[in-house]
Amino acid sequence: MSGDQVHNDSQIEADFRANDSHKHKKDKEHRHKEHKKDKDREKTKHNHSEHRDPSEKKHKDKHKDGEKHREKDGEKHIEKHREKDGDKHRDEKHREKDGEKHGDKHVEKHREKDGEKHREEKHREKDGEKHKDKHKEKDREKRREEKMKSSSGSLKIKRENGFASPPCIKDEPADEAYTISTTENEKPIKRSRDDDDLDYKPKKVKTEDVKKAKKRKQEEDVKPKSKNKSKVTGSQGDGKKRKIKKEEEEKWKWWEEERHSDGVKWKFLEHKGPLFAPPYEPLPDNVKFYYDGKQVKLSPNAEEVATFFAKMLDHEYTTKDIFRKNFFKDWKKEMTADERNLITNLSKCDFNELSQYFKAQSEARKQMTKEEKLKIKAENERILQEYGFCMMDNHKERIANFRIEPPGLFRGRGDHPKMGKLKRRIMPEHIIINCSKDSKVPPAPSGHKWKEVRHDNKVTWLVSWTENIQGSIKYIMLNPSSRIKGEKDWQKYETARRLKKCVDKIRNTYREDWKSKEMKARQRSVALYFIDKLALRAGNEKEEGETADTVGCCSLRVEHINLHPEMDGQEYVVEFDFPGKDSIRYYNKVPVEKRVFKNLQLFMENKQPDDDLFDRLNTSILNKHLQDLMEGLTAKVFRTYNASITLQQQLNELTNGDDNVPAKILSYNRANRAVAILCNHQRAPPKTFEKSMMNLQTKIDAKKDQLADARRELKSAKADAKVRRDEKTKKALESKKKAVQRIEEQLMKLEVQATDKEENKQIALGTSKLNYLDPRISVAWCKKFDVPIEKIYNKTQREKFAWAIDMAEEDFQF
DNA sequence: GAGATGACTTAGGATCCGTGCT
DNA sequence: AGCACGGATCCTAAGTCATCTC
Repeated sequence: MSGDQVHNDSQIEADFRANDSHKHKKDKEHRHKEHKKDKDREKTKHNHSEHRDPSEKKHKDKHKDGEKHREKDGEKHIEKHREKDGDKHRDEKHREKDGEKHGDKHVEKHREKDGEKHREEKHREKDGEKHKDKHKEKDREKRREEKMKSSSGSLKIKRENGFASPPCIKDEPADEAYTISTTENEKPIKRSRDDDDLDYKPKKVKTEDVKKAKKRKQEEDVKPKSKNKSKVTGSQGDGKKRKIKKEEEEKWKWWEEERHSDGVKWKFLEHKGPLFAPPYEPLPDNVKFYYDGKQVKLSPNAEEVATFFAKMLDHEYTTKDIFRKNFFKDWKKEMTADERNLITNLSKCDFNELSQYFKAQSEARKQMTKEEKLKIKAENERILQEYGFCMMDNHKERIANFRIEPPGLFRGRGDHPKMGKLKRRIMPEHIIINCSKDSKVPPAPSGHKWKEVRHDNKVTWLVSWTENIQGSIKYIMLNPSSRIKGEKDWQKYETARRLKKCVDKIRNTYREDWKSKEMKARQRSVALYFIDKLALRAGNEKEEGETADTVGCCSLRVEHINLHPEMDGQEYVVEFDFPGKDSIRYYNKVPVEKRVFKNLQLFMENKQPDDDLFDRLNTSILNKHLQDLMEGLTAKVFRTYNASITLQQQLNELTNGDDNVPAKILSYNRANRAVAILCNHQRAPPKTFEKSMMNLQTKIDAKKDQLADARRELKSAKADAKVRRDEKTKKALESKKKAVQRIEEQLMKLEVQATDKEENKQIALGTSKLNYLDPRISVAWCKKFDVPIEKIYNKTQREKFAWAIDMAEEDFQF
């Protein structure tokens, strides 16, 4: 850092301190403080490591252990580790083969650098999982992934993948590159729309972004769909017709049609309204509730709420104070005066008989005969046919959630202050119906009426109601395979692709802003750097006490990061540790550029742990800024962009065209995994994980034995063949050869499977696949490498991504 | 502008259900 | 036939972001 830089910095600091005009921020901080004073910090910290709290304690504890390990013994083990790992088998080889030459080496490097991995190792040792040795290689892989959840290891990977276009970020800025920087009105950055012709328009035109669409508006006024309209018209009653229509419907290529313009979401909408939860069925008389040892017959309302609690008795929720407190409070509201007088202590309530009863019921359900099950299935199908579809603009579309959420106890995630509260039963009188004027309005259940019927074609929902826990609105909307969702999805990826075009510019700009005189710009640029580099979420402000304490980028607090000028042989390391969405812990150690580091020090100066790190920034400011840089750009576009570009790059690096299909799929899963790690998509390890892993290993061992035998036989057959050269021996030799080959293949398959599984232990691939990865990348990859699309996308996914499957050619590049 | 509201996407856990094994 | 397993599906909470309201 040059002298003037330093100077610059200190000047700013001075400015900063002097300038105190940000009261609102201050207020915010203040609130925070107030609120949190009571919370002891220790606890808070603690919580982080327990992010997964709702579920198994064990898991949690393990996790913690792991964490400790990691932190404590960091690097040293690595070495050991590595030696130990030395032998890893085929999988490794595998990787070496295709990896080494392409990009895998850096991953490797990464790994080497990373101390933490062995944590996993230890962990496992501790747990006595011997089968592991066989799987060292896996361990290695695994640890690489696992750490993410638990820790630092991830960062490496993250960094790697995360920085989709690393080059520009890494080197020091060259200030002159971008003069734009500081001021609000910087035009330079603004990429003009001319560059967005990049939109991928496979078949038709379609792709415009919203704004463009707006321009175009009129035409659809005329009539949007056209093509298939004929078939779907009015009231095709008979089965045949319907069938035909259905098929056509399935094939409907909405992506080849014009879009509605300017906020209009549909022209015609007709549906059957929601399906309400079944009414409460009182308990049989022989199932009793006891209070303080004495049987009490509850009033129907009180009883219903009691059953909600009873059904959750085995869940950890019911042991939590907040949950119990909230539940009890709401339960009392449902009691009669007498009940309220009698029942004053939840701990004296005995729900066991109720709980047993429900268990028995579910058991009975499992024991049902085939016929009974079929009957139920048929009934469900009937309901689906009746309520599960709507008619939108001449097409029959599937509804995602046509069932109204049944009453129950609210299960918030993390330390949610409202967990245990009673979710009320939704009645028709709570429901707003949305449909078109010229449609048949669904009738309310007899004796009831809707709260409202409206005809708003600027929204996509069919039904809405206000939920009573947070007071938020819930909706019934269409399935992801519907036109209305698909278009939006497609558009999302197109926006991300537009970002690709100008991301370098934007990166240069924010790097420039790290030096700004304006505190606001500095904070904004550092935050944006995190969002880009680490794929953090924007981080809206949340109302305190209403939800679990979670944060995203803009709402990070001082307590969520630690600065290490030097750590593990790297300079300027930022250690993140905070609860993110769904209270999933984000833990990562990231080396950053010096300027970022210095800025962070500055932002943290004179602040308390619970003060906002970016006190002059919020998502609204950030997004406004982004909007100026690129039309349609918001913080979350960076997540989409970085996820997709990472997939694309990883696929390019990892795929070996000579591999067989399972190996290619492993490569795909690895690429997918890199994204999941980047986005911090975690899952609780399946309860049966260790066991099923063990089973797999047993199979592998058996296969190895088999292979050894086969090889022995082959050897002797060879010897035989040398001595006697007759046809028969020759043939025998051939068949032995083949057998060995076959077994080798089988073994390979098994091992690939094991590796994949191990690596996936606590990483959820589904979320990124469904929400962040441009499906055209996957489709193109499948086409290019002759992998059946079914291996990558299941039926539902294929429906959702039908547009991409139809339009992407093998040369598609994100 | 700040805060509230509304619409819509993203998310992990629970549950269902088909499949392959014993 | 019974069962375990794991992927698919369901469920709904928890985010993001634009817009409305004062």
